[in-house]
Amino acid sequence: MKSLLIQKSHARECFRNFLRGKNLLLTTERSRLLDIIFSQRRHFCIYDLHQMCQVNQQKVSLATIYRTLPLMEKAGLIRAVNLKADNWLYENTYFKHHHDHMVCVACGKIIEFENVGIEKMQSKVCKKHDFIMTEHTLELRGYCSHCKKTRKISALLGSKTA
Amino acid sequence: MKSLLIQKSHARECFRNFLRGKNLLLTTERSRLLDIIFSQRRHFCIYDLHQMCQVNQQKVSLATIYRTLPLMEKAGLIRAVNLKADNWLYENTYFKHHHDHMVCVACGKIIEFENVGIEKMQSKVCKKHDFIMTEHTLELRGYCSHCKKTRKISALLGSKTA
DNA sequence: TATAAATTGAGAATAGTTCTCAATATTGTC
DNA sequence: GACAATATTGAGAACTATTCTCAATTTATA
Repeated sequence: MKSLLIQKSHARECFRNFLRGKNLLLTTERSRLLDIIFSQRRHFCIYDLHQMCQVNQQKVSLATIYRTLPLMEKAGLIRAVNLKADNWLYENTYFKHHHDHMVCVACGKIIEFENVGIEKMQSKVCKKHDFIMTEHTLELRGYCSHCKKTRKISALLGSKTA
Repeated sequence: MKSLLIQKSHARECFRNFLRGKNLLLTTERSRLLDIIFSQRRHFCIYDLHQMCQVNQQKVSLATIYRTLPLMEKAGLIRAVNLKADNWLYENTYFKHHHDHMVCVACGKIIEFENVGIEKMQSKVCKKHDFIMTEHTLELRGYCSHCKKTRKISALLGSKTA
Protein backbone atom coordinates (compact mmCIF):
# COMPACT_ATOMS: atom_id res chain seq x y z
CA MET A 1 0.00 0.00 0.00
CA LYS A 2 1.36 3.40 -0.94
CA SER A 3 2.55 5.82 1.69
CA LEU A 4 0.06 8.22 3.17
CA LEU A 5 1.92 11.18 1.73
CA ILE A 6 1.79 9.94 -1.83
CA GLN A 7 -1.76 8.78 -1.36
CA LYS A 8 -2.71 12.19 -0.09
CA SER A 9 -1.30 14.04 -3.05
CA HIS A 10 -2.99 11.70 -5.49
CA ALA A 11 -6.25 12.09 -3.63
CA ARG A 12 -5.93 15.86 -3.78
CA GLU A 13 -5.37 15.67 -7.52
CA CYS A 14 -8.37 13.44 -7.90
CA PHE A 15 -10.53 15.78 -5.86
CA ARG A 16 -9.33 18.79 -7.78
CA ASN A 17 -10.26 17.16 -11.07
CA PHE A 18 -13.62 16.11 -9.78
CA LEU A 19 -14.36 19.63 -8.59
CA ARG A 20 -13.13 21.21 -11.77
CA GLY A 21 -15.47 19.02 -13.76
CA LYS A 22 -18.33 20.52 -11.82
CA ASN A 23 -17.07 24.10 -11.80
CA LEU A 24 -16.36 23.89 -8.11
CA LEU A 25 -13.29 25.11 -6.31
CA LEU A 26 -10.66 23.34 -4.27
CA THR A 27 -10.77 25.85 -1.43
CA THR A 28 -8.46 25.94 1.55
CA GLU A 29 -11.17 24.42 3.71
CA ARG A 30 -11.80 21.52 1.36
CA SER A 31 -8.09 21.00 1.06
CA ARG A 32 -7.66 20.94 4.82
CA LEU A 33 -10.38 18.38 5.25
CA LEU A 34 -8.75 16.24 2.65
CA ASP A 35 -5.45 16.60 4.48
CA ILE A 36 -6.91 15.46 7.74
CA ILE A 37 -8.85 12.59 6.25
CA PHE A 38 -5.95 11.25 4.26
CA SER A 39 -3.50 11.55 7.13
CA GLN A 40 -4.93 8.52 8.86
CA ARG A 41 -6.43 5.26 7.84
CA ARG A 42 -9.10 4.70 10.43
CA HIS A 43 -12.83 5.19 10.22
CA PHE A 44 -14.02 8.56 11.40
CA CYS A 45 -17.30 10.19 12.20
CA ILE A 46 -18.30 13.77 11.61
CA TYR A 47 -17.72 14.60 15.24
CA ASP A 48 -14.15 13.28 15.10
CA LEU A 49 -13.46 15.23 11.99
CA HIS A 50 -14.83 18.41 13.47
CA GLN A 51 -12.69 17.92 16.56
CA MET A 52 -9.60 17.46 14.41
CA CYS A 53 -10.46 20.68 12.64
CA GLN A 54 -10.42 22.67 15.84
CA VAL A 55 -6.65 22.63 16.28
CA ASN A 56 -3.81 24.33 14.43
CA GLN A 57 -5.73 27.18 12.88
CA GLN A 58 -7.32 24.48 10.77
CA LYS A 59 -10.80 25.38 11.89
CA VAL A 60 -13.46 24.34 9.47
CA SER A 61 -17.10 24.76 10.33
CA LEU A 62 -19.54 21.92 10.70
CA ALA A 63 -21.57 23.31 7.82
CA THR A 64 -18.59 23.05 5.53
CA ILE A 65 -17.82 19.55 6.70
CA TYR A 66 -21.38 18.51 5.96
CA ARG A 67 -21.10 20.11 2.56
CA THR A 68 -17.72 18.66 1.70
CA LEU A 69 -18.11 15.00 2.62
CA PRO A 70 -20.80 14.29 0.03
CA LEU A 71 -18.53 15.82 -2.57
CA MET A 72 -15.66 13.56 -1.59
CA GLU A 73 -18.03 10.66 -1.60
CA LYS A 74 -19.13 11.43 -5.13
CA ALA A 75 -15.52 11.82 -6.13
CA GLY A 76 -14.93 8.27 -4.94
CA LEU A 77 -12.51 9.27 -2.22
CA ILE A 78 -14.48 8.23 0.80
CA ARG A 79 -17.46 6.08 1.62
CA ALA A 80 -20.12 6.32 4.29
CA VAL A 81 -20.80 3.15 6.20
CA ASN A 82 -23.60 2.57 8.61
CA LEU A 83 -22.43 0.10 11.16
CA LYS A 84 -25.77 0.22 12.95
CA ALA A 85 -24.18 2.25 15.68
CA ASP A 86 -25.76 5.60 16.39
CA ASN A 87 -24.03 7.51 13.67
CA TRP A 88 -22.48 7.20 10.24
CA LEU A 89 -18.82 6.50 9.82
CA TYR A 90 -16.73 7.44 6.86
CA GLU A 91 -13.75 5.65 5.49
CA ASN A 92 -11.07 6.44 3.01
CA THR A 93 -11.70 4.33 -0.08
CA TYR A 94 -9.14 5.76 -2.39
CA PHE A 95 -6.34 3.31 -3.16
CA LYS A 96 -8.23 0.66 -1.29
CA HIS A 97 -9.94 -2.42 -2.60
CA HIS A 98 -13.57 -2.77 -1.93
CA HIS A 99 -14.07 -4.49 1.38
CA ASP A 100 -16.80 -5.27 3.85
CA HIS A 101 -17.03 -5.14 7.61
CA MET A 102 -17.41 -7.24 10.68
CA VAL A 103 -18.44 -5.26 13.71
CA CYS A 104 -18.10 -6.47 17.27
CA VAL A 105 -21.24 -5.48 19.10
CA ALA A 106 -19.43 -5.77 22.41
CA CYS A 107 -16.30 -3.66 21.91
CA GLY A 108 -17.07 -1.88 18.65
CA LYS A 109 -14.03 -3.27 16.87
CA ILE A 110 -14.26 -3.08 13.11
CA ILE A 111 -12.66 -5.80 11.03
CA GLU A 112 -12.35 -5.30 7.30
CA PHE A 113 -12.40 -8.23 4.95
CA GLU A 114 -12.42 -8.93 1.25
CA ASN A 115 -14.02 -11.97 -0.26
CA VAL A 116 -14.05 -12.46 -3.98
CA GLY A 117 -16.32 -15.47 -3.75
CA ILE A 118 -19.09 -13.50 -2.13
CA GLU A 119 -18.75 -10.73 -4.66
CA LYS A 120 -19.07 -13.19 -7.49
CA MET A 121 -22.21 -14.69 -6.05
CA GLN A 122 -23.67 -11.23 -5.66
CA SER A 123 -23.11 -10.62 -9.32
CA LYS A 124 -24.88 -13.85 -10.12
CA VAL A 125 -27.88 -12.89 -8.03
CA CYS A 126 -28.02 -9.56 -9.82
CA LYS A 127 -27.90 -11.19 -13.21
CA LYS A 128 -30.73 -13.46 -12.19
CA HIS A 129 -32.88 -10.48 -11.24
CA ASP A 130 -31.72 -8.36 -14.17
CA PHE A 131 -30.43 -5.81 -11.69
CA ILE A 132 -27.52 -3.47 -12.34
CA MET A 133 -25.57 -3.19 -9.13
CA THR A 134 -23.63 0.00 -8.60
CA GLU A 135 -22.83 -0.39 -4.95
CA HIS A 136 -23.21 -2.82 -2.11
CA THR A 137 -22.59 -3.19 1.58
CA LEU A 138 -22.25 -6.29 3.65
CA GLU A 139 -22.05 -6.06 7.38
CA LEU A 140 -21.58 -8.94 9.77
CA ARG A 141 -22.32 -8.19 13.38
CA GLY A 142 -21.38 -10.33 16.34
CA TYR A 143 -18.52 -10.95 18.72
CA CYS A 144 -14.86 -10.62 17.91
CA SER A 145 -12.34 -13.22 18.93
CA HIS A 146 -11.32 -11.23 21.99
CA CYS A 147 -14.80 -10.54 23.34
CA LYS A 148 -15.80 -14.09 22.65
CA LYS A 149 -13.19 -15.20 25.17
CA THR A 150 -13.65 -12.55 27.81
CA ARG A 151 -17.41 -12.49 27.90
CA LYS A 152 -19.90 -15.21 28.46
CA ILE A 153 -21.12 -15.05 24.93
CA SER A 154 -23.17 -18.21 25.10
CA ALA A 155 -25.28 -16.64 27.82
CA LEU A 156 -25.78 -13.53 25.72
CA LEU A 157 -26.70 -15.45 22.65
CA GLY A 158 -29.11 -18.09 23.82
CA SER A 159 -29.25 -20.46 20.89
CA LYS A 160 -29.72 -17.94 18.11
CA THR A 161 -27.12 -17.34 15.48
CA ALA A 162 -27.65 -15.83 12.08
CA MET B 1 -46.64 -19.01 3.29
CA LYS B 2 -49.32 -18.97 5.95
CA SER B 3 -52.25 -16.61 5.78
CA LEU B 4 -51.89 -13.21 7.35
CA LEU B 5 -54.60 -14.01 9.88
CA ILE B 6 -52.92 -17.11 11.18
CA GLN B 7 -49.55 -15.43 11.08
CA LYS B 8 -50.92 -12.55 13.06
CA SER B 9 -52.29 -14.71 15.82
CA HIS B 10 -49.03 -16.62 16.09
CA ALA B 11 -47.08 -13.41 16.18
CA ARG B 12 -49.31 -12.11 18.95
CA GLU B 13 -48.70 -15.26 20.96
CA CYS B 14 -44.99 -14.94 20.40
CA PHE B 15 -45.02 -11.31 21.50
CA ARG B 16 -47.11 -12.11 24.53
CA ASN B 17 -44.63 -14.76 25.62
CA PHE B 18 -41.69 -12.50 25.03
CA LEU B 19 -43.27 -9.77 27.11
CA ARG B 20 -44.29 -12.12 29.88
CA GLY B 21 -40.73 -13.30 30.17
CA LYS B 22 -39.73 -9.76 30.91
CA ASN B 23 -42.66 -8.88 33.16
CA LEU B 24 -44.03 -6.57 30.53
CA LEU B 25 -47.64 -6.31 29.45
CA LEU B 26 -49.34 -6.88 26.13
CA THR B 27 -51.32 -3.66 26.28
CA THR B 28 -54.00 -2.58 23.86
CA GLU B 29 -51.56 -0.19 22.22
CA ARG B 30 -48.93 -2.86 21.68
CA SER B 31 -51.55 -5.20 20.41
CA ARG B 32 -52.85 -2.63 17.95
CA LEU B 33 -49.41 -2.00 16.59
CA LEU B 34 -48.91 -5.70 16.12
CA ASP B 35 -52.24 -5.87 14.33
CA ILE B 36 -51.31 -3.14 11.93
CA ILE B 37 -47.84 -4.45 11.27
CA PHE B 38 -48.95 -8.01 10.66
CA SER B 39 -51.85 -7.01 8.43
CA GLN B 40 -49.54 -6.26 5.56
CA ARG B 41 -46.33 -7.62 4.22
CA ARG B 42 -44.58 -4.53 2.99
CA HIS B 43 -41.77 -2.56 4.53
CA PHE B 44 -42.90 0.34 6.64
CA CYS B 45 -41.33 3.33 8.29
CA ILE B 46 -42.26 4.90 11.59
CA TYR B 47 -44.14 7.65 9.81
CA ASP B 48 -46.27 5.14 7.90
CA LEU B 49 -47.05 3.29 11.04
CA HIS B 50 -48.01 6.45 12.87
CA GLN B 51 -50.28 7.44 10.02
CA MET B 52 -51.97 4.06 10.08
CA CYS B 53 -52.52 4.52 13.80
CA GLN B 54 -54.44 7.74 13.30
CA VAL B 55 -57.55 6.10 11.91
CA ASN B 56 -60.28 3.95 13.46
CA GLN B 57 -59.81 4.97 17.06
CA GLN B 58 -56.55 3.11 16.85
CA LYS B 59 -54.52 6.12 17.82
CA VAL B 60 -51.18 5.26 19.29
CA SER B 61 -48.70 7.96 20.11
CA LEU B 62 -45.33 8.30 18.50
CA ALA B 63 -43.67 7.79 21.86
CA THR B 64 -45.34 4.43 22.24
CA ILE B 65 -44.40 3.43 18.71
CA TYR B 66 -40.80 4.27 19.42
CA ARG B 67 -40.97 2.26 22.58
CA THR B 68 -42.71 -0.74 21.07
CA LEU B 69 -40.71 -1.37 17.93
CA PRO B 70 -37.48 -2.24 19.75
CA LEU B 71 -39.46 -4.71 21.82
CA MET B 72 -40.83 -6.40 18.73
CA GLU B 73 -37.35 -6.39 17.28
CA LYS B 74 -35.96 -8.15 20.33
CA ALA B 75 -38.83 -10.59 20.17
CA GLY B 76 -37.71 -11.50 16.67
CA LEU B 77 -40.91 -10.29 15.03
CA ILE B 78 -39.55 -7.45 12.99
CA ARG B 79 -36.23 -6.19 11.75
CA ALA B 80 -34.93 -2.72 11.07
CA VAL B 81 -33.21 -2.26 7.74
CA ASN B 82 -31.31 0.75 6.61
CA LEU B 83 -31.66 1.00 2.87
CA LYS B 84 -29.51 4.11 2.77
CA ALA B 85 -32.56 6.18 2.24
CA ASP B 86 -33.21 8.92 4.71
CA ASN B 87 -34.91 6.78 7.30
CA TRP B 88 -35.06 3.29 8.73
CA LEU B 89 -37.54 0.81 7.42
CA TYR B 90 -38.93 -2.10 9.35
CA GLU B 91 -40.02 -5.41 8.01
CA ASN B 92 -41.95 -8.33 9.35
CA THR B 93 -39.49 -11.19 9.87
CA TYR B 94 -41.72 -13.64 11.60
CA PHE B 95 -42.47 -16.69 9.46
CA LYS B 96 -40.00 -15.43 6.95
CA HIS B 97 -36.64 -16.81 6.00
CA HIS B 98 -33.70 -14.55 6.35
CA HIS B 99 -33.27 -12.57 3.19
CA ASP B 100 -31.33 -9.64 1.86
CA HIS B 101 -32.24 -6.67 -0.30
CA MET B 102 -31.67 -5.09 -3.64
CA VAL B 103 -32.72 -1.47 -3.76
CA CYS B 104 -33.32 0.45 -6.93
CA VAL B 105 -31.83 3.89 -6.47
CA ALA B 106 -34.04 5.23 -9.25
CA CYS B 107 -37.53 4.12 -8.23
CA GLY B 108 -36.96 2.86 -4.69
CA LYS B 109 -38.18 -0.63 -5.45
CA ILE B 110 -37.06 -3.21 -2.93
CA ILE B 111 -36.35 -6.73 -4.10
CA GLU B 112 -35.84 -9.45 -1.53
CA PHE B 113 -33.61 -12.40 -2.24
CA GLU B 114 -32.21 -15.41 -0.47
CA ASN B 115 -28.89 -16.95 -1.31
CA VAL B 116 -27.59 -19.89 0.63
CA GLY B 117 -24.24 -19.79 -1.10
CA ILE B 118 -23.50 -16.29 0.11
CA GLU B 119 -24.56 -17.18 3.62
CA LYS B 120 -22.21 -20.13 3.63
CA MET B 121 -19.28 -18.05 2.50
CA GLN B 122 -20.04 -15.52 5.20
CA SER B 123 -19.80 -18.27 7.78
CA LYS B 124 -16.47 -19.27 6.36
CA VAL B 125 -15.14 -15.75 6.60
CA CYS B 126 -16.29 -15.61 10.21
CA LYS B 127 -14.59 -18.84 11.05
CA LYS B 128 -11.41 -17.56 9.51
CA HIS B 129 -11.51 -14.46 11.72
CA ASP B 130 -12.75 -16.34 14.78
CA PHE B 131 -15.81 -14.12 14.78
CA ILE B 132 -19.21 -15.18 16.10
CA MET B 133 -21.83 -13.71 13.80
CA THR B 134 -25.21 -13.01 15.31
CA GLU B 135 -26.66 -10.91 12.54
CA HIS B 136 -25.84 -9.63 9.10
CA THR B 137 -27.15 -7.40 6.39
CA LEU B 138 -26.36 -7.36 2.73
CA GLU B 139 -27.67 -4.59 0.54
CA LEU B 140 -27.19 -4.29 -3.18
CA ARG B 141 -27.96 -0.91 -4.65
CA GLY B 142 -28.40 -0.13 -8.30
CA TYR B 143 -31.02 -0.15 -11.04
CA CYS B 144 -33.90 -2.54 -11.30
CA SER B 145 -34.85 -4.20 -14.51
CA HIS B 146 -37.56 -1.63 -15.24
CA CYS B 147 -35.50 1.48 -14.60
CA LYS B 148 -32.63 0.00 -16.52
CA LYS B 149 -34.83 0.03 -19.60
CA THR B 150 -36.58 3.34 -19.15
CA ARG B 151 -33.60 5.42 -18.12
CA LYS B 152 -30.33 5.98 -19.78
CA ILE B 153 -28.45 4.08 -17.14
CA SER B 154 -25.21 3.95 -19.05
CA ALA B 155 -25.10 7.72 -18.99
CA LEU B 156 -25.73 7.77 -15.27
CA LEU B 157 -23.12 5.18 -14.53
CA GLY B 158 -20.17 6.18 -16.57
CA SER B 159 -18.00 3.09 -16.49
CA LYS B 160 -18.22 2.35 -12.78
CA THR B 161 -19.91 -0.74 -11.48
CA ALA B 162 -19.35 -2.34 -8.11
C1' DT C 1 -61.83 -3.45 45.40
C1' DA C 2 -57.11 -2.19 46.77
C1' DT C 3 -52.32 -2.08 45.77
C1' DA C 4 -48.18 -2.14 43.25
C1' DA C 5 -46.13 -2.01 39.00
C1' DA C 6 -46.15 -1.03 34.18
C1' DT C 7 -47.66 2.00 30.51
C1' DT C 8 -49.32 5.84 28.09
C1' DG C 9 -49.45 10.49 25.75
C1' DA C 10 -48.20 15.33 25.49
C1' DG C 11 -44.82 18.01 25.09
C1' DA C 12 -40.03 19.28 26.34
C1' DA C 13 -35.37 18.12 25.35
C1' DT C 14 -31.68 16.42 22.54
C1' DA C 15 -28.89 15.53 18.59
C1' DG C 16 -27.74 15.25 13.96
C1' DT C 17 -28.27 17.55 9.78
C1' DT C 18 -29.70 21.12 6.52
C1' DC C 19 -30.78 25.81 5.39
C1' DT C 20 -30.19 30.98 5.10
C1' DC C 21 -27.73 34.84 4.11
C1' DA C 22 -24.31 38.38 4.60
C1' DA C 23 -19.39 38.47 4.31
C1' DT C 24 -15.38 36.52 2.00
C1' DA C 25 -12.54 34.06 -1.32
C1' DT C 26 -11.51 32.59 -5.96
C1' DT C 27 -11.18 32.65 -10.92
C1' DG C 28 -10.68 34.68 -15.26
C1' DT C 29 -10.40 38.96 -17.90
C1' DC C 30 -8.78 43.30 -18.96
C1' DG D 1 -3.29 44.64 -10.09
C1' DA D 2 -8.33 45.90 -10.43
C1' DC D 3 -12.73 44.27 -11.62
C1' DA D 4 -16.84 41.48 -12.25
C1' DA D 5 -19.02 37.16 -11.78
C1' DT D 6 -19.37 33.14 -9.29
C1' DA D 7 -18.58 29.99 -5.64
C1' DT D 8 -17.84 29.38 -0.73
C1' DT D 9 -17.81 30.03 4.05
C1' DG D 10 -19.41 30.39 8.97
C1' DA D 11 -22.82 31.51 12.43
C1' DG D 12 -26.79 30.52 13.86
C1' DA D 13 -31.65 29.53 12.83
C1' DA D 14 -34.53 25.85 11.34
C1' DC D 15 -35.77 21.30 10.82
C1' DT D 16 -36.38 16.37 11.84
C1' DA D 17 -36.01 12.13 14.05
C1' DT D 18 -35.68 10.26 18.38
C1' DT D 19 -35.57 10.09 23.38
C1' DC D 20 -36.92 11.73 27.82
C1' DT D 21 -40.05 13.35 31.65
C1' DC D 22 -43.82 12.99 34.42
C1' DA D 23 -48.57 13.07 35.80
C1' DA D 24 -52.55 10.39 34.67
C1' DT D 25 -54.15 5.85 33.41
C1' DT D 26 -54.21 0.94 32.85
C1' DT D 27 -53.24 -3.72 34.15
C1' DA D 28 -52.39 -7.86 36.99
C1' DT D 29 -52.89 -9.86 41.21
C1' DA D 30 -54.25 -10.45 45.84
